[in-house]
Amino acid sequence: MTVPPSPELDDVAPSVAALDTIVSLSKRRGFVFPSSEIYGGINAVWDYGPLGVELKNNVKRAWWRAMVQERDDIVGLDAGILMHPQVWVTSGHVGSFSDPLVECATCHRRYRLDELPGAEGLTATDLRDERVVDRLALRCPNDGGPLSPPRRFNLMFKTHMGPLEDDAAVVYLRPETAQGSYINFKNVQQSTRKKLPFGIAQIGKSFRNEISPGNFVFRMREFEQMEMQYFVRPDSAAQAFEDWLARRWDWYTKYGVKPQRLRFREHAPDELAHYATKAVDVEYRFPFGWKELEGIHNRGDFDLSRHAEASGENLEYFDPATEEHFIPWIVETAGGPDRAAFTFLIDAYREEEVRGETRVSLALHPELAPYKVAVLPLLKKRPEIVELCHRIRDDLKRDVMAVYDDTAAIGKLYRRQDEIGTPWCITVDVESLEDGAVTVRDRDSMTQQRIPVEGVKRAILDRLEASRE
RNA sequence: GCGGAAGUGGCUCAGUUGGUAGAGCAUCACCUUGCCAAGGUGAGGGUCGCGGGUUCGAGUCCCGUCUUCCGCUCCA
Repeated sequence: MTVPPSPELDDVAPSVAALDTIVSLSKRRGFVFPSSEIYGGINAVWDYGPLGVELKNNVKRAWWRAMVQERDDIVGLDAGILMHPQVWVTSGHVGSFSDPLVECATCHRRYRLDELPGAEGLTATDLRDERVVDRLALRCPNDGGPLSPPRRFNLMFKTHMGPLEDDAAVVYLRPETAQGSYINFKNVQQSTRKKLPFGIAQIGKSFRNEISPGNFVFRMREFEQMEMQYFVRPDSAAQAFEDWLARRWDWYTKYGVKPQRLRFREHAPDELAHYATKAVDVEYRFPFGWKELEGIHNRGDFDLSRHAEASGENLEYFDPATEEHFIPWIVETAGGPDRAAFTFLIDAYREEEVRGETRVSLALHPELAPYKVAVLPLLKKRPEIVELCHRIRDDLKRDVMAVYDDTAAIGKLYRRQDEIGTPWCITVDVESLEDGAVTVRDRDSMTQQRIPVEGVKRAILDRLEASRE
């Protein structure tokens, strides 16, 4: 496996103080707000503000570009959040996403009831029985303490389809987008006439009733996923797995994640999810520890076989080259724009000391920055200057997010843009009215260049293009 | 879900032994300056997470509740 050396822990960790600053900056400048704040807030839901939605959209666009736009072998899909409830029975989510858990009253450790010594082979009815713990005289394996009655932690949100709220009408909010790709495998393959290997990419909301959400937007109950299912011949799954590991690593570093804050971590056999035969996490060194950014999974033929069996539909692929029929294997990359945006934000974070004060700026990759360019007047008293600014901004707005600001002195105007990661500022001054040129200031190199007004948009677009290389 | 800490204007906080809220930054207006923030004057904005209780009177005490943060469990 192409595993770059994983560095020792804490010399590379962003600081917790930086995280606090990012959270308050997010609120202050409009990246992320706590949801339903005027009603006291709601746990584990965050709203993206005007800048945050731009950032997240840019993250999703960058992913889509790398996955779909620039590749011939991957196509997009946008399946429904609601699906036939049988999908989740077949996928195994109804079973393993609703574990009967018991908790020790003294040490507060939690266990799956059916995995406790003395509780093997319990029926579904037993597992729901309030008194099963007493009946079998079960105790905590750790310290022998008394155990609570079993409670079910169903990680899937339920709702009802149609006007009647009876059991027959129960549907789930999807806990992952992947199943939407599997149940559409035939539709996509036939309509696009793709041959193996090919992939289906999807971006969309998923919902999980997490036991312990938190850490800002790291773990939310409503979140977005960017998942790609790559369908391959069984004998090439291992190689595809390696390839995708490397590609996903490169994607994160390309957009500003420091390599020394990334590592691969392979799941031990006993921690593999029910569907996976092999799983490697791309982990990021968050201020609160190494955490999963993205999971690469070899799902084998688990999903398509199960869906074929449960639905009665033939989901085999016919390989014209070898004239074989078989169920493709799936290599999945499962990441999320919320976590990715969060990570890019952390790694873009810069601090500098000026006159004893700490000021913060965001060195976001130009493609991710909410605004690509700000147009600023050096002198707002002259109406011709303001007019020219508006004209330049309006022209830029047809292609990129551009903003005009004149409510402070020039130094402060630059500062505001640095704080939200705007890569370029265009300044119009008195000379501009005479020589028809404006100053373009580059945030990263802190260089300035004089460019004729008619060429300024081209210059910005060229720089944006260059940043993608 | 359990244990611990916290919840005051947009942000960061102060608020003495309970007497009906302050600061800095930010924002807005005007003036000043005019290429890398915070010069001047002025203004707006909070009833102190929410609900209840004790009290003549509570941000300040009590109860409940919600939310956040830190430790045990799960994953994008």
